[in-house]
Amino acid sequence: MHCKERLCISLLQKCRNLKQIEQIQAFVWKNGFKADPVVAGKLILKCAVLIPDSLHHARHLLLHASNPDVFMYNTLSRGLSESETPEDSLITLIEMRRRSLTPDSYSFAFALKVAADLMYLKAGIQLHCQALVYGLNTHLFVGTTLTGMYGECGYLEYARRAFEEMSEPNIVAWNAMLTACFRCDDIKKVEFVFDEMPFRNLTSWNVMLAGYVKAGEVELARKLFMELPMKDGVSWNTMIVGLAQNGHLDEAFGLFRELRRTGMKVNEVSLTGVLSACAQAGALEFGKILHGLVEKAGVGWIVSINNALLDTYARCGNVDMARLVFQRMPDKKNIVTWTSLIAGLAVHGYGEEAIQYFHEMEEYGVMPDGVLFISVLYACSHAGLIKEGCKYFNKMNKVYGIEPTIEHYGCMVDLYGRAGLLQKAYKFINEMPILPNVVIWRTLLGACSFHGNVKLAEQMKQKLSELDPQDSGDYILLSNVYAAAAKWEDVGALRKLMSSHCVKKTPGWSVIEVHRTTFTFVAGGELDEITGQAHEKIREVISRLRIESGYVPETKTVLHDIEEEEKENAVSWHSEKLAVAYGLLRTCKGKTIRIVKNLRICSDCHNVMKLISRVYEVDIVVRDRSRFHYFKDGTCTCKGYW
DNA sequence: TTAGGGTTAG
Repeated sequence: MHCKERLCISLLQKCRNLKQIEQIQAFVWKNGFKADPVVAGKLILKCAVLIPDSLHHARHLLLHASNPDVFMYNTLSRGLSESETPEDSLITLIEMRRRSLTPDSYSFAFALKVAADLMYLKAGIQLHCQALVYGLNTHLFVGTTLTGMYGECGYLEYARRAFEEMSEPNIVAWNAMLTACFRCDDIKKVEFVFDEMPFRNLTSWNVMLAGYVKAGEVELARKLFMELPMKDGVSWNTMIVGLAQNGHLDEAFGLFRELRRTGMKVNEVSLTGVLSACAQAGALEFGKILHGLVEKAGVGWIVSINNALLDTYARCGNVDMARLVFQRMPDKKNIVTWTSLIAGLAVHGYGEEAIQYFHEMEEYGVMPDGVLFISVLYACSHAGLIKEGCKYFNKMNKVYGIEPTIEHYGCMVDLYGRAGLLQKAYKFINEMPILPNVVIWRTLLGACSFHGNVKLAEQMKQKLSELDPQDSGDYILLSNVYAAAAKWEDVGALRKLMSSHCVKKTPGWSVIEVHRTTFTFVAGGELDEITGQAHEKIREVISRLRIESGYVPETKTVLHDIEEEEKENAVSWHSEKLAVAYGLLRTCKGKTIRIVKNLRICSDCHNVMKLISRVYEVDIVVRDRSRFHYFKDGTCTCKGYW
């Protein structure tokens, strides 16, 4: 090779931006060796893969190259596959044919990766057929990518066939097959392939672990994790994320701490996993610590991390910080970012702001999806924006072509129901093109309960009894309707029915975070030391409220704690009362008490929270199953609307 | 001179 060419290559290896590339290119052309495929290929490689925002230049170069080879096309294809328009990568194969070039295994592998990422099954099948023509489907590299592509698209049988076309699959191919089973949510097949494998490495074990986690088999995952011959960061992350996803929050926190103790590097995956646990638990203080760790680990620029932080702040009741994360994050906001923000604002009752952001998102150029519209409709229903709700419900289908699912219909029923348009909601259900499920009926029952419509509530309960006779919440809602209408005989009859049907009450729990540690209280749970302290305190609080604010406990919702009543236990309290009492005991004056509850807060507890906020001069934030309640100086932001 | 398999957010 000519020494000038060698100089070019060495210079290219060092250059970092488009301008430097252009300078070298000018040098190359001036010296008359632009036709040399090696030098030109290097140029394209640099432009297309290593220098950001210079793909157009790479395309231009290739278009004008007098003697392009397969390598050059492959390089461009790879660059495109990692760009913002990965589908362009598929065109390079057509372009190669036009230039009478024969694609090689790399050409297919890059294109197949794109088909897998975008889940373009049709394109994937076409590529498979073409690979067959060239006899490349048996190639390990191509066969493995084919297996992965079919798995990604959810076609396990095709994946198996592509896998079997390889005569001697290696460990990477076997792992691709295993992953295909995992992607297709078939844990039995994951186990089967795992047993069938002639050799395994840590990746195989990690896929198996992820399989158990995804199938909700926490016990099996835990056992496998303990028995792993060796563990790497992925094993740890899989387990942390798995625990968080399956609701084992305290254990997820514990494992994260253990990971840090091992000295292994915490990365964006472990952090998003543990942040998700934080969001579920409503543990704001721990969330703040994690935010610090995010900065320390240098992963604050990653989109998924920002999304997780945004979601955590919103779900822990700190909307201001959620907004701040959104404003500060790099300009790569995706659909998850916008959904988290809109949903976060919606649960706090900021419906109008949520909708403003929806419009901003449309301008920003992100395509909405079904999940996003659930947040938008939720924002409308929780802020009483009926007209807007209807508008967006129509828009999602007419403008964006998204078919409404049962969740969207549920939001609409909620929208009408909350606003007291009960007949309209009922009519809407009857006109739905899909079969209503228990959630739909329950939503309307809740609205009937809130607006005191006995007749419709009875009808709803009837429907629910046919579909889900064991749900205690439905009995309680109907009972509340009867109680509000002073139909005490019906209340009594319902109570008998409940015990004769052996209806189990969903145990209510509340979590409070005190000095960065979470404490869980369960109504009628074990009487340990902490619960004992909470009991003692709540008795004192209630008597103070009776004296200072004339508090009288509500008897309307008498069925709420039927189990405790049956136990004839005089000291029975809802978990949120215990949590707030414990908060009063342990929280410094002036600090907000934050509670997360798994069920909806009852109206007596709601009243008690209001009174405590005034008498004890403390702000209380309660996240219940439905929304956030901010208690301050005797009032709540939900304005009695929940 | 390009490479294929594992964990993450609504």
